[in-house]
Amino acid sequence: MVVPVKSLELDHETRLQEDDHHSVKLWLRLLTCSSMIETALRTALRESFDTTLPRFDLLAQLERSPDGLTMGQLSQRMMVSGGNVSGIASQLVKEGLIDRNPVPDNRRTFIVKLTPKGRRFFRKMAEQHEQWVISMLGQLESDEVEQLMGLLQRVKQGL
Amino acid sequence: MVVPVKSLELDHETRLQEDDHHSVKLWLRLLTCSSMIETALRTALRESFDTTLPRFDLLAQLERSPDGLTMGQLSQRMMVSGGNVSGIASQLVKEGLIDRNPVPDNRRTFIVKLTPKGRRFFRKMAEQHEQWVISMLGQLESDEVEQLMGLLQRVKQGL
DNA sequence: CCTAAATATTTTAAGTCTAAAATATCCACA
DNA sequence: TGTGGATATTTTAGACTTAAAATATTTAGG
Repeated sequence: MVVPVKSLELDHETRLQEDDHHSVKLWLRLLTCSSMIETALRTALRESFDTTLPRFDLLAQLERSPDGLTMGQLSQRMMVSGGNVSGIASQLVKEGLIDRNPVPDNRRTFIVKLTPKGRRFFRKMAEQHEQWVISMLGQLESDEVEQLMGLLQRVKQGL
Repeated sequence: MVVPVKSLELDHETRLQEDDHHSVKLWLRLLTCSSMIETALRTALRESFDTTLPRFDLLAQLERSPDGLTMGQLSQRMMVSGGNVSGIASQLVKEGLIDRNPVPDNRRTFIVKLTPKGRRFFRKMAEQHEQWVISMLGQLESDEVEQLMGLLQRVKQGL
């Protein structure tokens, strides 16, 4: 059985040759998919809401945690460095979308929460965001989604 | 084989809501997997070869194109902006790993190629790189890899 | 109590990335 | 032959990112 020709396809996988290991192929295809989706979402967020993906991501994490999160928890959940979260959070505080308050029983930590303004802003974006994701992934049948979720879970477990 | 939706659904909107949720979940799982792999590879490249992922990626694209690539082709294949490639290429030229030469019949374009030094350096890294990827994805059975490749291809086609 | 190690966060330096503007060149066509 | 639009690349400004250093606080052991 023959793989169809993909003569115009230009992405990470373009450089592959016969002898490359299947694992590398899989990694490059995974990377291509997530890069493409990420690029599309970044563009859409900028054009529709004049904001960025990391800002959206930070707000999204907070939306799911009404009691707020510490900087460290945010860093873990966003899977980026603490220093990075620090900078993004500072901007969002300045814009009035979140607040960052000290915790009485541990003066090293700060709890970050959405402000009402931040929550309103996020919810408006989230609705659109979901539509964008559906427009990119909604073509998959639900059993395909299920399979993919399972296989990616297997990948995740092995990491 | 695939039933095209919801003959048993009681409520259309409820079902849609669930489907929507699934697309976002799938996207987040995809992102988690590729972020984790990317982070691990970045760390390994830095520790073992004192280099970065974008530098490695640029060299990798050139390795498979012995005749070289234009800046524009590199930009497409690396899936990053032209300005970005410009900067990374400048560094690699300075380090003697690639060269960037004008083309006689079109003075706007440059052809970028690996130098012998660049090729040696890349090959040393590539061997390790493959092992790292295998250590992360090699736990999957070959039929799982095949399925995953197919499903990700479906994702890619829909983008 | 003291102090060293651990923890939580911010700051810093350097690299990466994008979008948009600036350059330079090519091409179509009148 | 000009000339305007398209193409290829670089530059620029600003945001993101990381690793590592710095700061501040807590915790554990002697």
